[in-house]
Amino acid sequence: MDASTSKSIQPIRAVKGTRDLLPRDVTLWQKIEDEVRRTFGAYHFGEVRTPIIEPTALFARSVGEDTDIVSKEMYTFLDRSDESLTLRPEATASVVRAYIEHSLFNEGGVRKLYYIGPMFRRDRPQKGRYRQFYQIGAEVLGSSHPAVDVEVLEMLTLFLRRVGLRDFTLLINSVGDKNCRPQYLNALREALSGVKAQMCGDCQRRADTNPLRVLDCKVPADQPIIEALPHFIDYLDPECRAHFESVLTGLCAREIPYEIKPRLVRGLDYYTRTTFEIASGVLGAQNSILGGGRYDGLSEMLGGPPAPGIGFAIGEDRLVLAVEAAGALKPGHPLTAYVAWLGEAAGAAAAKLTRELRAQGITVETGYEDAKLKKSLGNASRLGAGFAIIIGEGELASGLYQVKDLTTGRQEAVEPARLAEYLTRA
RNA sequence: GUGAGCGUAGCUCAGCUUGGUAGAGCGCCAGACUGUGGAUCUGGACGUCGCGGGUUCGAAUCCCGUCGCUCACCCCA
Repeated sequence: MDASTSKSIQPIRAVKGTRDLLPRDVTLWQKIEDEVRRTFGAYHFGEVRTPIIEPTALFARSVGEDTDIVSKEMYTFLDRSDESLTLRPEATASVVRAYIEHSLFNEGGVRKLYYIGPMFRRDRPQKGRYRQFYQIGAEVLGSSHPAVDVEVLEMLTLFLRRVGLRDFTLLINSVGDKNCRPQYLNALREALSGVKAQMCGDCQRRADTNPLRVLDCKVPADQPIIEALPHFIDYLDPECRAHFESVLTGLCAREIPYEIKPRLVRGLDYYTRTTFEIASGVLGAQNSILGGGRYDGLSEMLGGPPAPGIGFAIGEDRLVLAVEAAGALKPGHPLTAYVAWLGEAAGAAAAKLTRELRAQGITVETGYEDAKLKKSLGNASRLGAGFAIIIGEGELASGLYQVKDLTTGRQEAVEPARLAEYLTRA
């Protein structure tokens, strides 16, 4: 307790919906991100880092003016030069903007890009939902071939298994394209006009504003009505249908389990054809850990050349919750060794040893002041050290340091020159 | 934006119904044990009881307001 803490000044707290990730949390985040780099890298995706602030128009044009994200959840402000800027609520628009801005389409072939970073939406916070949240996403631009969809989903399922998730279901659907979607929407509106009066208040509103969202309603009483509404896959034009079937065939060939969910819809306007989602049961109401899909017209919407694309975004905060619940990815000893010393002469030797071990990349801690051995070993134990190295008068005289394995309790004398090897073998 | 629950020690919480000197466990510090941790025992430090106002001789407890957190709706990652 800091006795100097002022009682009269109110401490400043983190902004609502934002949070501090402390070292004990971050170790897990880093392991997940290491796995992203390993797995996505193996599929030849390159990392991009785009700005967190973007022109507001970028999201209005891509995500859609009438979506909840754009109409009521963005952090938008006027810059000092009266330019409207927005803290990015998602990153696909930024990646496509960068793809166009740097003419990456001129380099031939498809471009595979991924990103990890914070996004901002002014929702009401709850479990798995924050105003500053993190997404891990990947995009493939430059091909509309269904094999791309399949490869993306293959990479995704491999990644999830590698971070320890086992029980998850890939939900997949097709939402058609600009040719067949209007016909489906007409059919849906027509069907809704006859039944919406019997539905919940939210559905009556959605039936007019965004009929696709009616399909996502969770009110039990509405389910029989929703079951009877037309399915998008029955309205796909021949090209979209062939694409969808090809994707499903590819998934089967790779033994990737999936479930067709005709009612799967996405909240962003740019999606076309393949859409998908993976949910986890441990997350509470916000159970979707990732979502994504194809967005073949997006580049043109942003003033670029035709560049069909597909991508996904994983909610990293939610993934961390799911990985924790799965109990995988246990970190090892964050601290390899603690150097315990007795007396000033040993202190000098300890400082030298500590410096040398650290220079070799071994994580080592030591005490700043002379302390009883009991206290030093207690510190070592509390800090989770794998080993304690004991240096006192006897060790200085013999030239051999006592090394105690704190897991087994076994102890032996080791030459200082051999210590680095001794600590890192295993 | 709407609703509900909860704010008491560093952490997890009890105490509130029926107002009467702020508690427990864990953690932390020290000692028992003057060079051997995790166990045990003993002792110790740390609290504007979220904040403001009201009722009362007296409020953690009752009332009003307010802020914060959490969960849910909504929406989405």
